[in-house]
Formats: sequence, structure tokens, C-alpha cells
Amino acid sequence: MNTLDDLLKNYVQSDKKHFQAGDYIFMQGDSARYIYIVVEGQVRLERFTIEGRSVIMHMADSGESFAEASLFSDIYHCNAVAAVPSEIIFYPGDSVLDAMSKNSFMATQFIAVFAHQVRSLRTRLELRNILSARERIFRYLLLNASPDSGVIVVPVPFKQLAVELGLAHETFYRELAAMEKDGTIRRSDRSITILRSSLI
Amino acid sequence: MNTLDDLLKNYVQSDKKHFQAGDYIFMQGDSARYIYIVVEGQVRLERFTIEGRSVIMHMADSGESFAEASLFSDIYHCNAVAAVPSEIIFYPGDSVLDAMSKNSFMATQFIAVFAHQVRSLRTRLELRNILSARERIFRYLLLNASPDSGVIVVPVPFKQLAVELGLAHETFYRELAAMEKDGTIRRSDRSITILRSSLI
DNA sequence: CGAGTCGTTGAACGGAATCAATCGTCGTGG
DNA sequence: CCACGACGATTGATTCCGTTCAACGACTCG
Repeated sequence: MNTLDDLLKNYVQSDKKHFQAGDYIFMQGDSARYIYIVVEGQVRLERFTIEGRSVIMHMADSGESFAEASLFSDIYHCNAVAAVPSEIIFYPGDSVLDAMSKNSFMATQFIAVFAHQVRSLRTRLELRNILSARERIFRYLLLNASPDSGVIVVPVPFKQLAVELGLAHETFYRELAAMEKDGTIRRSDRSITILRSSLI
Repeated sequence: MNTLDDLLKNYVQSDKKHFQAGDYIFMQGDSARYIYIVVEGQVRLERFTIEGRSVIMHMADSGESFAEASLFSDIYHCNAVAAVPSEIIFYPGDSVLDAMSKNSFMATQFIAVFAHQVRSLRTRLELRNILSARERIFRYLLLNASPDSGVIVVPVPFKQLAVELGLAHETFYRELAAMEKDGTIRRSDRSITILRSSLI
């Protein structure tokens, strides 16, 4: 039970809808009614600023939820736009709040999901403080390796992992190749094994 | 009511303690009993990995909470070490859970705090995807400017803001000076005014 | 069998980190 | 009360390494 969707689907009725690339899911100032889950696709959250410029606040990928803060606000404070054709689930905010007030176990689970997410985001942010691509990748591997075997199974294409790590995919592949060459790791398809901690 | 401390102090009794730099607040594997708030100082959250290496997961600064996930775990999954002399508040996890189950309003507030934090972390992470220092700073300013006046009041030393933006402070000062010179912003002490959107 | 995407490697460029030095301010203690 | 140290703010010069552009092979899917 790591995602909001896993939790909410047990307690609250939802709706589902498809959006074309460029479609608005909601706009800044609209009354905040729903929490959303990206089933498939990608959603861009952007805020209008002075002079009509927009600034990207977040890109929600498939599996992620967004606009959770709408539970506690009357209006949305940003736009949500489908960046690619996307399948989106809607949970009515008032139903969610209602379920929480009636079911403290569900409320607790809700907090657990958020606490987990906060921890994960903090760690990702901390990784970005590491300048060296090599070191950043290596620390990521250390953090995600199974403690006993030192194996990491990457559930997504490496290209996407590079994005998550904030690296150009070319750099990522290059460093991975270098680390394999010097015996730091071993690769086979989607799994990586840490052999030794080259860098101290 | 934006922080856990603001919320919890109304419902749960806490304890306070001082730590010297290097002191352990808890260690990986200890039974998870408390949620913590950094009143003053800085705490390093680190995880031991294979071969006894440790990887930093997060640096908690003053005002921040940490180990919130301990509410839902039997043991801590990382070490917490005071990086500098620090003043730390403890909230017993079971008391917090108890308060939440008895008071659904408090539980809802708890979720609001987390939702806010998640949104904030996502935005910070998204900012880091911007390669150019100039653009990164400028987008930060746009996001944090008062919508009408375009004024940003920075509550911390610029040096610290540079850290939050993931830039060397020299780079930060340089770009700020350049932006002031070319008329993009105006500065006076701790407040910055956006004059025009130089970059499109 | 093409279109699209992942994976991979090479070469060149640019810009941010780094090292270094200086100034101003604030607090502190002798 | 002044000397000193600590730290923020600032600017200059240099280095380095990650991005970018480019090109190619492998593989999948329609």
C-alpha cells in the first residue's frame, strides 16, 4: 500500500477519463473538487505568474497522484495539463475527507502514504546535491540495493532512471559502462549488482 | 499551521533535548518511538549500506521535522546524527497516533501539513531539473513572488538560498548581480523585485 | 518492413564549480 | 572600547566535466 490509489480505491468511488495531449484537467482558480491519479501518461502542473508566464511546478508520471492539496483548498492554485495522451482517475475531495473523518484507520493509512512520499522526495532531493555523475549514480545504487545481495532491479528503462537522477542519458550510460569496466558493478539487462565500493 | 510542530504541540506532550555535534539521536535498527523536530541546528539522516558505507538521505534544518515515518514502522531505518550542536524536540509516536485516532480534525490537519510538504518538495525537485543557474534562480523568484507586486522577501541569508537552489553561492551572487545589472530585478537587502521577464 | 524507442559511443563546447582574495558587519571577550 | 574572529557578500581567474549534437545498432510493435 504505497500509493494513494491503492488506498483510496478501497474507500471512495472514483471516475476515470481520457485526455488528449494539451487538454486541461483543471485550471488555476477553478474550484478544487478532486484528487487525481495518473494511470497512464504524464501531467504537467504549472502556475501562472506575473506577465502571464507559466512555470512548471511538477510533472506527474503514471502511477503518481497530484492535487492532493486540493483537499484543503477552495480553488486549485495551478493548471494541470496533459503533456501526452493520458488516462486520469478522479477522487472527489469531499468524499475522501468524509471517509477519513469516519474511519481513523483509513486516515492513518493516508498519512502513512504521505510520510513515505516525503521521505522518498527528500532522498531524491539530497541525491541531487551530489555534483559528480558517477557518485550520484553510485549512491543511488547503494540506497536501492538489497542490503544482503547488493542487487538493484531497475523497474524502468535506464533512460528514465537518468531523468530521475537529473542526468543526460548519455552521461548515465557512459558512467554505467565505466563502472562496469572498472569492476564496481555488474550488469545484466535490468539488474545491477554492486561488487565493491570504488569511491570512498 | 504549516509545520508538524505547530500542529502537534496542541495535542501531544513533547520533550526537548540538546545534542553535541556528532551525537546520535537514534540509530538504524533502534525501536522507533519518536517523531522529531529540529528547533535549532542541523541533523543528518544517513543509512548504512553494504560494506559499512553510509549514504546521506537528508539534512534536516531548523524548523524541519524528521523520522515521521517512524509512526508506521517498528524500527528506524537510518541513523540520525547531529551535524552541529542541535536542540531537538521529541513527540512520542504512539501518543501522536492515539491523538489522531481520537480526533479526526487533528488527523486531517496532519494530512494537510504533509500534503503541503509534498507539494513543496516536488516543486523544489522540479527546479533542480533546470540546468542554467540564471533560469533556475529566475523561476524560483517567479514562483515565490507575490502575484501582484512581484516582490520576494528572502527570509534567510542568500548563501543559504543558494544551497536550497543547488548552486554554489558564488554563482548565485554572480547571477543575481547580472540580473540586477540588465534590469531584470532590483534588490534591496533581503527583498528582490522582479521588473521584467528577461528570458522567455 | 518501417517507425519509434532504448542503448551506446565519440567529439566539442560551455558554463558552473572551485580556488582565491577582499570588504563589511556583527558579536564577543579581554 | 577596541581587537579579533566568524561569517555573509562579492568579484576574478581557471579548471573540469556534464550537456549537447551526432551517428549508429538492436529491438519491438503495428
